Amino acid sequence: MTDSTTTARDYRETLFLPKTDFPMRAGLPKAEPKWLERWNRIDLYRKQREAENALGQWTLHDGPPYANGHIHMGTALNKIHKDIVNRSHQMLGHDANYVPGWDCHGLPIEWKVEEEFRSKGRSKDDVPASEFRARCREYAAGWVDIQREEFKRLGVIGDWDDPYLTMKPQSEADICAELLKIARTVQLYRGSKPIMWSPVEQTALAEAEVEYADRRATAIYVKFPVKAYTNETLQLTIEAAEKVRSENPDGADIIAEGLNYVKRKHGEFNGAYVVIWTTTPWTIPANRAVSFSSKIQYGLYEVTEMEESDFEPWSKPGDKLIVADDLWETVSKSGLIKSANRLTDVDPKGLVLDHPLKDMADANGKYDFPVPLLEGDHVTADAGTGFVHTAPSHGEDDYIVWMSNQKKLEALGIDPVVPMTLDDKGCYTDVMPERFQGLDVIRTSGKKRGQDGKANPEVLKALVECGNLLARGVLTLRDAHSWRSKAPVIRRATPQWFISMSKAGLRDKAMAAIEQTQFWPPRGKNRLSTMVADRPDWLISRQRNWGVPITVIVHEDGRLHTERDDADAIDARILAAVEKDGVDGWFDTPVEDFLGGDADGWTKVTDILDVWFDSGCTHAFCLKRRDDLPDRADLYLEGSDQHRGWFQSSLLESCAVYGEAPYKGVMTDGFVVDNKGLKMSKSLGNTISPEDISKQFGAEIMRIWVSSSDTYNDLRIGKEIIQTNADAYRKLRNTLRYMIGALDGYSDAEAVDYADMPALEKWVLHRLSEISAQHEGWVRDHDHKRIFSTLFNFCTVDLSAFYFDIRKDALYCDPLNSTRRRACRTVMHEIFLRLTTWLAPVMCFTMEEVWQARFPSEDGSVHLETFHTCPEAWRNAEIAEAVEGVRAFRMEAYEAMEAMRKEGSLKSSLEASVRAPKSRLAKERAVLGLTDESSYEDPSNPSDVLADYLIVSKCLLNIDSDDMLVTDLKCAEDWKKCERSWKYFQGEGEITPRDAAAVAAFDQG
RNA sequence: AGGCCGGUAGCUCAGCUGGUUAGAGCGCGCCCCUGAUAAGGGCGAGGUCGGAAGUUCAAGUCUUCUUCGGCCUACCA
Repeated sequence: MTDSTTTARDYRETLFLPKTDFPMRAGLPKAEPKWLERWNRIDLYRKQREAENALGQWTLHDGPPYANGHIHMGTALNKIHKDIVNRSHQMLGHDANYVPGWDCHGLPIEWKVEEEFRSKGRSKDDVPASEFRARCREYAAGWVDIQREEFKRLGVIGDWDDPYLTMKPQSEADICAELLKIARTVQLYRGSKPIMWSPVEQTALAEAEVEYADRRATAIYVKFPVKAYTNETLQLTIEAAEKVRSENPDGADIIAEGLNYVKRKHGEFNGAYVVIWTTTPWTIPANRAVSFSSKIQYGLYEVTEMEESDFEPWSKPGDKLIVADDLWETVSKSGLIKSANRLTDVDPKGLVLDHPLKDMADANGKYDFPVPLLEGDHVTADAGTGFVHTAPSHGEDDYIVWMSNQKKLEALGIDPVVPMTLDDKGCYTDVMPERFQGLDVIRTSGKKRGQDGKANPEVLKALVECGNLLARGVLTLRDAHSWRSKAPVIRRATPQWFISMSKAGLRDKAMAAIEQTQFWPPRGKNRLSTMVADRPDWLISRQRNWGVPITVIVHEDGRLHTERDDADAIDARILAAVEKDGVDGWFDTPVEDFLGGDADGWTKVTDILDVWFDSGCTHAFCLKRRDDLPDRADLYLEGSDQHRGWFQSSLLESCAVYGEAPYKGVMTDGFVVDNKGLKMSKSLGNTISPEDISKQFGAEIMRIWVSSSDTYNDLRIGKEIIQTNADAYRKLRNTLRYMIGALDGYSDAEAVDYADMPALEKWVLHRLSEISAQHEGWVRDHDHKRIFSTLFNFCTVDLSAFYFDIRKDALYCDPLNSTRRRACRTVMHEIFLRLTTWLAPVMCFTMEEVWQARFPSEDGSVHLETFHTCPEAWRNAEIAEAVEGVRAFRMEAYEAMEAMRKEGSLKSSLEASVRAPKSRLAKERAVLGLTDESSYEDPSNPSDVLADYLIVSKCLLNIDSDDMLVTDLKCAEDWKKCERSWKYFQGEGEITPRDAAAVAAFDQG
């Protein structure tokens, strides 16, 4: 007992201040790994699987990153985003089992490994294929391990001990099995097509495997002589056409028109040339046609005068050239033609030309075929001559034009077969005249790798010999290059395997499946369906080593083993071999073993599958294979580039085999760009690595960045943005820390019933229930940005600046067991339960730290909680409205108080006495049960007065005017500052009656 | 070149079917507190909605054009 009359007591010790060891500063970079260790120790992933999970499975199926290189911001974003989505559904009550995976086959790894061997002095041809593949496997496994650790560091939870890999033998076997299922349908076929081919790597490339870069090219103008019909050939042509006409009534008109045209015009065009322009001279020997457009106006020009020049020009006065009128000027300039007369309009329809190399030395009649003019949509008058030299074996458009004009070709007696003019190395084959055979188009080795080979000069030379080169020049153009070797890519006809989009209605099935799928954002549906609607048949074969083989056995006569009666048994043997030894099981097993006899004329296909086919099968070898996953996923979530990639390959593969999409929903992320919105690149020096952020700020900051960003569009990141998120983190951390301190020693025993709570507490519970109601909807709609900003605003605006600020007085100064104080703690506990669980999917580390601070345990985790729902009774719109009314009133008062602070009179808000019109807050006070007294009716069990809401010492509604008046109680007579609560009061003693009651209770213990 | 998408205060985001002085938080400035203290509170200044034209009584919100940025695709004969 102290003598209170003589010495002033230090009341600080009688206060109930927040008490906690919870550090204000997080030290995330060091703390996070410790939480990861804990989760690993308690096997959190397993515990989540074994939890009640009343709502059943909800599955996000992981899209496999490529097992090569460190993760970057894009992969970090994607994995964190998936993790937030997964954790949210887990806490909703689902079993959200996340099985991560990797894409392990493919060219980039193969290339790295080739380089590796090369650096050891072993060329690719010296290394046995199985050794090579074994090294690829090792290489991929190495990166899987590295990336696994990098992903785990981000806080991503999943089955890291048993992820799926496209290169596991079981996966490889399942991929083969999928292919064999397709091979049993008409959907798999062999075709020949000009495809992107890299002579340097000697492989076909998918669109995704090329990049566009500048290339210096030799551009030439070539003259194609209009065929001078002899009476004899004309007669033969007419007879052939008449025959076709009688057999094909449909095309009769066209043929008749063409014939008439030829008859009428060939005299006029005698000695004339159709001029084409090309930047790939080496394709001239493969020329089979010239394309034109009926939308372009062509004219016949007769050269009258040539420019002076140092060398003998390739044209001379009297030459007659046919060119698009819009392009004549450029053409004539390039050809050093000074002037010319335009003789007449030309409709190229029906013209037939001679090959420009027909008369070269050693042609040996190989170019004696007629070169027809074919109409093509791809022809424009933007560049060149308005005519497009067409080599069906070396261009997509060329091929299409060629194939769609089969009847016309037949009519002209032309062999429609697409010639295979180049071999794997990009050298002319023996279908070419002898002088060209073996010449390379692109140098495939040495210092000049990627530059022009011997083909171009020889073609030029031959054209000059024939007098059919009009002009030549050099220009720079953007053209396809291999993404690995950076060498130019050519288009070359080769035999390939395709999956047909139409033969079994794959396109229709896929389009229907897209209709059944939900997309976030909705525009994804449009994007995917446009792509599927337009795409050509799926080219799935690659002439490489590191991949899943096309496990098909073909007969010389063209049959596939799947057509044999014993196909089931053969398939079983193939799959067993691959299951046992991986892809080597296919390559190393003799064909007889698979066929079980009758192997004559049968050979194994040695092509491998496009890696997109591999990853398109993840649903088969992961979802359908694993017992703990459903057959179809609820969600696929990848970068928006995967509309062209995994979303599509998965869709097509699944539709081809199962007739439905492997997913119910598809969500896309935007791309990570720098703070100015530009894409990150090494050359711009604006890259940021996830590792750097983890080390400097913590993965948690990256997670907050993800959840506060608009992931449907591009996400910016930069120093300032990271700092903003770090600030947000600190704010949240402190809010939680305050609650931990305020709840020190709290137990359910002190909880106050809802009915007995002050209105302010009921308001908080109302707010919780309001947020809670929206929260579940936002989780199901993956609207994490909204969740985060709502919770953040709730913390700063509602809690920190309002509720906590008001309740500090009650918390610190009210008698320990008074209702108001206990009600506040009860409510804080409810806030804590919800806030921590709502934030846990994003701030997985800190919410665990916060949770353990309040509920320490050896093996517990906030991540085993579900979201806490709110009783319906907490909804109280009336109180909500009343509190908002008081809040608005409070802001007015603060405005007035601020003016006094500026004058220098008022300091702390507790020094203020506020007086306002008596008409104000009538309804609010009634609803909230507030008096405008400045003292409590029952000091030992205080209930709110209006002044408490304003954190002032007095608030009286007694003025007749509209003014709001603030006076400074420091200067008021009779008023003194309570030594304990720092409130100003009138009356006896050095502390207010409420504080006296609290101290008395405190002293009693 | 084509397709799709985006450009709202310094930053991150809200702004539904067009309709009062365009909102929030952060940051910033000034101030208060010193019993959440490498914390907490208050007040305030910042956008005319990338630009232009148009439709309308009325546009950030519709149309067209344009510019910048992103993803994808094609072409480059």
